[in-house]
Amino acid sequence: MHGGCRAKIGDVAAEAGVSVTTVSHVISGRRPVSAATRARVEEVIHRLGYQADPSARGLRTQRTRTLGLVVPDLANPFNAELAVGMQEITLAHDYLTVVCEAPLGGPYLPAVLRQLVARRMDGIVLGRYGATRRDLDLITGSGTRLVRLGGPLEAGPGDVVRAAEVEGMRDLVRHLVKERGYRRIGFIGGEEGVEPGGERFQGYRDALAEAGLDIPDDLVVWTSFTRDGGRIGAARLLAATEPPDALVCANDLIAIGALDTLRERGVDVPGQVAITGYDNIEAASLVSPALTTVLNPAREIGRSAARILMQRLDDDDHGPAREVVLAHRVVTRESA
Amino acid sequence: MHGGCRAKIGDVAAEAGVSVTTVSHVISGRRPVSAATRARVEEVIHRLGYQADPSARGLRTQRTRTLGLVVPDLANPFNAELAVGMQEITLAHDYLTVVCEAPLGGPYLPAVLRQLVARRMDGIVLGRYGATRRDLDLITGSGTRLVRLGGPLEAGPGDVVRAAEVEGMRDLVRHLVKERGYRRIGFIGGEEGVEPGGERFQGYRDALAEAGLDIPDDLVVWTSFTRDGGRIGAARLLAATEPPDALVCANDLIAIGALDTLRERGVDVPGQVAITGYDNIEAASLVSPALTTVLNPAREIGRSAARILMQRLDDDDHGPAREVVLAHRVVTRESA
DNA sequence: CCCAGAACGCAAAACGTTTTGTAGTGTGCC
DNA sequence: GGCACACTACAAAACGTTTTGCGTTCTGGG
Repeated sequence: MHGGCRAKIGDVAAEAGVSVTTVSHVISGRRPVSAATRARVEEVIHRLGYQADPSARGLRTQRTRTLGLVVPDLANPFNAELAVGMQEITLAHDYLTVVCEAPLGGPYLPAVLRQLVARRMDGIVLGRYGATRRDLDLITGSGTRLVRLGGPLEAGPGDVVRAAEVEGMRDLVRHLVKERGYRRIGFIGGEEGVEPGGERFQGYRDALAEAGLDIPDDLVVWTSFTRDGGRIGAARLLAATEPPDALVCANDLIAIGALDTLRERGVDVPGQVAITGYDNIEAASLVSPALTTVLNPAREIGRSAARILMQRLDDDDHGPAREVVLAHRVVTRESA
Repeated sequence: MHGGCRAKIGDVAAEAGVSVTTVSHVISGRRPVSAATRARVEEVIHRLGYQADPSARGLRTQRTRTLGLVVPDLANPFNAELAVGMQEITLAHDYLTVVCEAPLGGPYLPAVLRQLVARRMDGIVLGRYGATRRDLDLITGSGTRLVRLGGPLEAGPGDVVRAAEVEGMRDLVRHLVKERGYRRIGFIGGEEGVEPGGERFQGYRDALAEAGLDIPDDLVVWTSFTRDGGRIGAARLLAATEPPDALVCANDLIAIGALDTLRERGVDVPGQVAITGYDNIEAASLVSPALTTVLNPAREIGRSAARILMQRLDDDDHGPAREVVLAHRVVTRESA
């Protein structure tokens, strides 16, 4: 059992008594081959365990059948899920996914992108970054396809795949109203005007409007997207003349901070006041009571991005940029 | 700014007024080139942004300069760190790392390995699996280099990089016994027979034996290396006729799960029952109480594995199998 | 001044595919 | 029975490198 014993297409052809062309056609299906010949060739391919050499194929076709994924932090489960989703789809279509971590804040991103472009990735999925126009052009400039995970479509080249923030929050608040029967629902936002706070607030308003509940001005506060922000926000809302029976927070950190305040004051969650977060960060399931929140459909985003890329590549599709928006999923735990 | 405008080695040669051979020699350094010529060629390479086409190079050299990493679960931060460590080293040496997830328990592993071998990886790092001999031969049979992350050296082909699991767990349990005075110490393992569960269990047994404590059969359970596994395992152990005063878990996820169960039942940690984990993943310091655990040098393991592989490849080294053992460190926090 | 040897650069082959133009073989219709 | 046409299979070129054998140009010593 020594190395270097890989069958070549010529070996297959010889063994099957046909030319290499025919073998290639059997594999690619680009020209018809008689059923008998096809069967014979396929049998030989299987018996010899033949697999085309990707370097040779790539050299000829100018395609590597490889997609790159660049994320700021692989230890973040959101990004890991992204990778798994992509891999799931690519492997099934005989593509490969290469995952690279390029930490935020540093010269890493351009270096990693250059590497991937040099490696002739067919397409690149760029994670949630504040990528500069220069970074993006580095990719598309060499003909590499691009999918961005967030940001407005018109902010740069390539397609966009993202989650539906407005709808996600709407569904969460709907859950509070319809399933759980809460009526006086407050909102703790992050810095006012910073996305995705605005979109999430809109989802909250939509759901209340839909349920015929009014939006109590004294139950909406804007603080910051941090645990401390949540502490302060919750304290402010509890001081309202008619206090809320549920607190919807713009993200999980805020919710965890709010939880701190309530625990400190001996308020029972969710008995007296319910709490919800957003993002489903790791800590959301670690705190007590575990946080009801909204999950970013990371795996599905990865799948979609891979599908878009492969479809554009296989169809040689250079049509206008597309945007895919995926539904969030409400994760019901103990806090609401 | 249209695609397909990548410089070829011929373009560089023409621009620099030399032959392609010379350019190649400048790049590889395989034959001396006069300083003047070298400087001129390098300038042109830089100016044109030339990067050799990996397919063409791979076809000629029969090397892809690509290493594969196969792990059972990318969402596990230990594995993510592994990947980051490999990437760190490989990128610096102009190698690429391809990370693949192949979940435990299913037909995934052979399929993923076949993919990677078909893609002509130069080397593969196989994460912590109960890989069969057949799986391993699938890799080495085609000349692909292998590094295993655990298991005895003689259990199969390839080199081994691992942390000192037995010693790590022994030191941790010693700490419980000697510093903290716990006597009835239970053990929650992952899937039985899957490493590094066995080694960790042995460290646990060694420490108990050394302290003259007996190993209570009814205080050892095997579940799975997940949070849910920990929840279930802890519930089982608490039901013992004489419950434990400490729970040693085979990894941090299990410990966090065990913590869930104890919190739910109002058991004070570490007052009534102490808990320990293993790996020191990010979450270990986020939970409350913060987890006493053992630091698994995941990133360093990834680095070592990549270094071994690249060294063997670059030196065409087929010498006897090597084993690299990396030191662990007990991290004392609140839970024990 | 000439020659040996070192230093350097070139042309051409090879790597394993895919793809295109073309030759060969049946088959059905007139 | 001959011809056109579809259907198949083949030979050869191309993809962009690396590498080897060889020719050329210097350099310094006799």
